[in-house]
Amino acid sequence: MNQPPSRKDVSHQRIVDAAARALRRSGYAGTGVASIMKEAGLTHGGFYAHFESRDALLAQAVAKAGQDNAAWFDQRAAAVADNGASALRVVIESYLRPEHMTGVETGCVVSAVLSEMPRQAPEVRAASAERVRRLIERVRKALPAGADSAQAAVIASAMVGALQLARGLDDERKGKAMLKSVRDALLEQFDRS
Amino acid sequence: MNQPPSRKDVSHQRIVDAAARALRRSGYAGTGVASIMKEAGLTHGGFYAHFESRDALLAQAVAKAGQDNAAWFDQRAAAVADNGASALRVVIESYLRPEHMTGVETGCVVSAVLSEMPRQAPEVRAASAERVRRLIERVRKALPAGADSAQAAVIASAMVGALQLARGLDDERKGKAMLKSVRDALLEQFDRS
DNA sequence: TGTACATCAGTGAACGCGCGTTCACTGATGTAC
DNA sequence: TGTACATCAGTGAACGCGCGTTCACTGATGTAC
Repeated sequence: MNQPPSRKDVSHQRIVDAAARALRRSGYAGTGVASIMKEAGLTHGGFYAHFESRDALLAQAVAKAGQDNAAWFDQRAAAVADNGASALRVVIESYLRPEHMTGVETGCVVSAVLSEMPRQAPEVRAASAERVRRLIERVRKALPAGADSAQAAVIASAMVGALQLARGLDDERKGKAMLKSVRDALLEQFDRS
Repeated sequence: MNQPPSRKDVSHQRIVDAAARALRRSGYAGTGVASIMKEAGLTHGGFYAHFESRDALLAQAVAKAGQDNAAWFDQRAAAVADNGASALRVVIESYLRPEHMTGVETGCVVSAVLSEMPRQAPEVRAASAERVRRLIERVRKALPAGADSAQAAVIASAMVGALQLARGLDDERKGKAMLKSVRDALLEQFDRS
């Protein structure tokens, strides 16, 4: 058990990684089999040796993108751990960074595809809903001890909404200004440390 | 001037109305020329007598959907005007109604297509960004006198984010519970009337 | 009021293209002795 | 260590289909006298 990855395993990972990026860049609807395979350095014919269907790939892609987001965040949280900032402050400041507004391709997958989620096939919806739950859960765990856990939903909503609205504004300067003001308001409201 | 609408004008309106609904139901990517024309009771060949391109229709559709949202809201606000509720309370309670979660097709167009906006052609982006601005503006106007107008961005973000996250949860019961708790938290936070 | 003609709105066939999916095949890797 | 064969991963052509767009045409509406 736990054998070294086969040649096929390596290709599989490359495909899923490419799809996890493409998904955030182009959305569910814009993520096509042929272009993903090309980005992974393969031809499209081999696709169905790796996945049952395009939807099966999309489900794996949203999961992978979410896991990458989580890993990135764990690393960042560890890096700033002894700055004296509260866990909640780290979450809010990380999420509402200006670079997160421009860096969709490596940013939070939920914010990148959220409005498309309800339109996906069941298996894709299920994998996507799981990322929504984990995002809220991450905020909940960052709340100060004794806080009303319903606040997690409010904070997560404000973060995801602000990031998307800022991107939707079609004016990078105003978008970043908006992000900043939402960040400051949330910090003042929920993190008086 | 202000002539009665010609036969063509009537068809044009029917097409835009159909597109405004389809856009919210299926997103930008899922809104096709042929299906819209069919929904409007026409054949697809006549489309380019009405619009320069599919993108031109999408731009008009997002504008129309937003205007319909605004008209609906004005009507509702007028209807509950003498209930003693603050303007902000009316906005928050209207937006985070449970029926808004299930009724995407007639609901807020921003929440229905927000994550797809950055991927659209310039003319579509521009028309979409305008709806984002107007949504925030509507919240701003509902703030109590003397309130920090930066709060409008926070509240709008939380409303749009909560509605989308609730829809993304893929569990109607939990989604509605989440909407409710965000609504109550926002009211407590921002509307102590 | 009636006829002749021009304008207009909409039809339906056709186009090139990219999509998801299938499949016969190839060449490389692994196994048996 | 070398040969013979089986398995495997990936190739590239092909499929049916729906897309956005174009266009020659039709039948209804409007205008002129």
